[in-house]
Amino acid sequence: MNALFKALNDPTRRAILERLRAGPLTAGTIAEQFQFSAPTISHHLDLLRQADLVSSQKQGQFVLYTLNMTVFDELMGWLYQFKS
Amino acid sequence: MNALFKALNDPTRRAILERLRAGPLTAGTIAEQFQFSAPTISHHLDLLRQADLVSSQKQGQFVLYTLNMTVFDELMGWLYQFKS
DNA sequence: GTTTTATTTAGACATTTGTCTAATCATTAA
DNA sequence: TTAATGATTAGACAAATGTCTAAATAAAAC
Repeated sequence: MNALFKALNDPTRRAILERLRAGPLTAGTIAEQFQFSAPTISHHLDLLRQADLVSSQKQGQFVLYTLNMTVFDELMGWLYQFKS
Repeated sequence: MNALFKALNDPTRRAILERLRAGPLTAGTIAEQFQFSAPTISHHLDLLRQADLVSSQKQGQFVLYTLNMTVFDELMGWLYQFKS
């Protein structure tokens, strides 16, 4: 839960998640879409992975990042307790 | 949106929100339930107010904090885009 | 009217965070 | 096998964050 809120507490990381809605992307493709350096984006992706918001698979020299929807359910559940 | 995620990115602040589910509480009553100083809790309450997660009304020398549910809807909406 | 009680404000300080450049690792291409 | 490409790791650094104590503000009680 801590890692989840931490990961979401950054506009760049939230933007990355939104980009991944359309489907998996490589680290490089993601980095292209922002004005930050590749290492910076790599670090953001790492935090998203720690929160289990994304998963990564190595494909040759590329690394493909995929959105993991199940964590959103967890968050929805936490939010839901406030709706009653 | 930024203020919202920022406010949620702290276990103490999330715990405060959960305490407020049962109903409004004064700053002092909230502070009693944590091992932090009153000024620290006051600061957390300030961040929650900035995120519009709580509202505050002065009642004599007390300040009553109330959970504001509407912001949770906003968050739910943001999350929902990932569910399709 | 002075003192106590509830809360916030101010300022200090250590830790965490987001960013960068330089260096490393791993895979593909010449 | 050497060079190029994609990505991460390491380390540095400024800015933001969470905490504290001391001081200020405001209302209540004596």
